[in-house]
Amino acid sequence: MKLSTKGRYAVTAMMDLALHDHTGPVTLADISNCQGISLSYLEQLFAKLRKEGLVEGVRGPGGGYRLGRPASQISIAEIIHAVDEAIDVTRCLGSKDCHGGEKCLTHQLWEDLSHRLYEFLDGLTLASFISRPGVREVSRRQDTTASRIATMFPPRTAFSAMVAQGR
Amino acid sequence: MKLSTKGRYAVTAMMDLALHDHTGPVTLADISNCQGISLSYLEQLFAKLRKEGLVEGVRGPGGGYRLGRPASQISIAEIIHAVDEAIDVTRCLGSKDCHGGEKCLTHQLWEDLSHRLYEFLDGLTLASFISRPGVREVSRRQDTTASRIATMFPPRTAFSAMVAQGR
DNA sequence: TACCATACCTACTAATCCAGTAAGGAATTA
DNA sequence: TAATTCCTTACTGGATTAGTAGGTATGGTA
Repeated sequence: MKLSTKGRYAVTAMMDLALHDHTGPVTLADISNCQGISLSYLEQLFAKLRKEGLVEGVRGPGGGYRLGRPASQISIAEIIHAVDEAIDVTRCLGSKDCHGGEKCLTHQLWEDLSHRLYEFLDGLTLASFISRPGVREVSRRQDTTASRIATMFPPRTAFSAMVAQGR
Repeated sequence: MKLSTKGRYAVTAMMDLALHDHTGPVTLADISNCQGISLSYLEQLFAKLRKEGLVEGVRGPGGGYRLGRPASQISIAEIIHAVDEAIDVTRCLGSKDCHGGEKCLTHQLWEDLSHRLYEFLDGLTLASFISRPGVREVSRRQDTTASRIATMFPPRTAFSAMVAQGR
């Protein structure tokens, strides 16, 4: 279990998808604009997320990405694991005899910790974050604003592009 | 809260110190040999740990490092925080208006997660790992072996040096 | 006292990873 | 057909990791 900026990008992007799950696919350009992450970098991250089935892409105009499963069935651990490949486990097993067991001991303690951490993050789902009080309200407000403008400029993207340009 | 190999090194090294807390200081050379981490790299890590008061150094022959506080008062979060400086928080506050609040929202959700993670790791102390069943036994066995040889070759270091050389 | 083991400090370096750039192809809708 | 979007690959500057090297300071021991 590793945790870096990369993992944060992936998690926040997934939260974005979860927030707009009922409004249809979200484009990477949107996320790129909204969260200030480069588009191509996002594409690389989403390639990994897609490989794990966490998201699914919809091509063509009006397309984008949506969650591969309900938000309640996607854990934070899965997301981080998909993009931040695991820390290399100590190469204790097999090589040498671990200097009389001591290395094995601390190694074992680390695995213990690592396991507890994973279980903790695996217990946290996307849904558990967006269902917090206050979140839905903000999200809904944004969606209604977007959909109001969307009736004039069909896809959600048009609105986001305007926002991105500061209009 | 960031988590990388660096943090793992620091945590396992601290576990090592905790395991031998009652046997006196542990030298970095010992840890280096036992866990396969370069000596100078360990020195850099321990400089940071010392700055935070997590360890204290004892100079001269027979010296080494020992815990700066009881193992029950040192949390995993503190150790990781000491060596793996925090991930840069999104520079959302102040700059621009966060594109209509959306960036602020996912940012806020991330902070929420980050906070929960920190609290989790802050609740885990070194003591909570070394007090697990089975750990003390192995540790004690190693210590008695060490001290038996130590009566012939005074400081603990002599034994470690032999082990390191594969004798 | 001289010597040695250890912490402690600073500067340098090779390798790796992060984050982004660039360029294009493939699928879908209008 | 044209526009939009996903999807893929290759390249790149910079940061970080992990290690090297070379010292100084301090304390125990012969």
